[in-house]
Amino acid sequence: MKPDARDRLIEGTRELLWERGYVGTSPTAILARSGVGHGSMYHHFAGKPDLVLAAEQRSAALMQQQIAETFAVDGTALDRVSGYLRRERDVLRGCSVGRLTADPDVIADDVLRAPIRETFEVLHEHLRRTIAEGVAAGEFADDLDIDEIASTIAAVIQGGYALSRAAQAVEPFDRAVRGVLALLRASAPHTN
Amino acid sequence: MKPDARDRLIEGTRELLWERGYVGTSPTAILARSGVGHGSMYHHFAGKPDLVLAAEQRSAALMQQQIAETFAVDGTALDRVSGYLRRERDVLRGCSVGRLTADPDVIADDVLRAPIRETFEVLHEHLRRTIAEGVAAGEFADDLDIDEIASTIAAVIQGGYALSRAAQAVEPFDRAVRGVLALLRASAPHTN
DNA sequence: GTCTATAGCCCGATAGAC
DNA sequence: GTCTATCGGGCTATAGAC
Repeated sequence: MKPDARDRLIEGTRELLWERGYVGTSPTAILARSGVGHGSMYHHFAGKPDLVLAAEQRSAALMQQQIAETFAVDGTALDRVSGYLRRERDVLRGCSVGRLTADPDVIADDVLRAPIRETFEVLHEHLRRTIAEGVAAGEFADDLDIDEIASTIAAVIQGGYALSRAAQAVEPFDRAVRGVLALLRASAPHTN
Repeated sequence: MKPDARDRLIEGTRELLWERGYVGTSPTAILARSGVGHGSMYHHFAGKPDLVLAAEQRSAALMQQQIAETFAVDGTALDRVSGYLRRERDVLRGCSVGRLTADPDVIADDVLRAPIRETFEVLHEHLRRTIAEGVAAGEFADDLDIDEIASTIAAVIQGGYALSRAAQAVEPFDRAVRGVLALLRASAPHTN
């Protein structure tokens, strides 16, 4: 089944938002990328913000599904956190959702900001629950604040992208991930 | 001494880059913000990229100076890392340098990317040296990779901004910072 | 549903007067 | 050095034919 024009428009907008953000994404560029005509776009969507919202919602849904799958595996809590941190990523491309936090027009609008906020909330909840399980299992120190560690881990990913894009190399991202995992392991209750 | 037009142009561009990035910053907006005329701008600068580079270099220099000052204090290594992580920040505004990593036109151009890359290199060097001192003093575990921990700390800051902007609240940033500090403390060699 | 034509405005830059 | 006038092109959107 060939994707229809509406679907191609959302996909093209998703890609452009990911690369260039809201101000950097023009309807003209969206049309060129999705191979759809001008009239078609304004038939399916009220305008740029409406199309952008649809694209954001798809990116957010895909990301939340990917997060859920990453945490829905067997193993220790550290295995699952490590699996999330080390899962395959196009590091230099960055995060399709987190990218939008740089955009003032998106952040200033509660509707356009909602998919981003919700995606980070979903991630936080998965991390929170997993870390709580790790503490209960004696994997992590029980005096750690679960919400703090969850925020730290989420920040390492988002910030790792920034460091790697600045360097145009994946090493800073990989180092940041290995560093936080080493700290998590080292903080484990000592059994001696 | 009243700042001259050249200086006001750089300052206006700096502010707009910080808020809106490269594509979101137009010469017209720069003129309005800096109170300088059109002809004056093209007298002092060859064009938008030239002016943007000058603004980036100022932001980078200010940031590098601030970093140097933050680490040039007395105390333990953990004190200095903590001082850097907890120094006063306009969290919802984000990082004037890190912001630009989202911009494809900046990242794709080695000249426009250089000030960002160098600023993160300077920060990494300060963190690296401080953590090495902490390991030598027995504050941190000696099996930690110094470069990894330095990248983790830098990533927590940059990613913390993203989380906080998504939530439009400072709490995620503050939690991420407290979390990584807790992990650093917990990883310290146990003396019992 | 999709097309072409067109609108009004802003973009980044140049020209030339003063 | 700074000004105003102007350029060609891209932006977001609407109109109306098919």
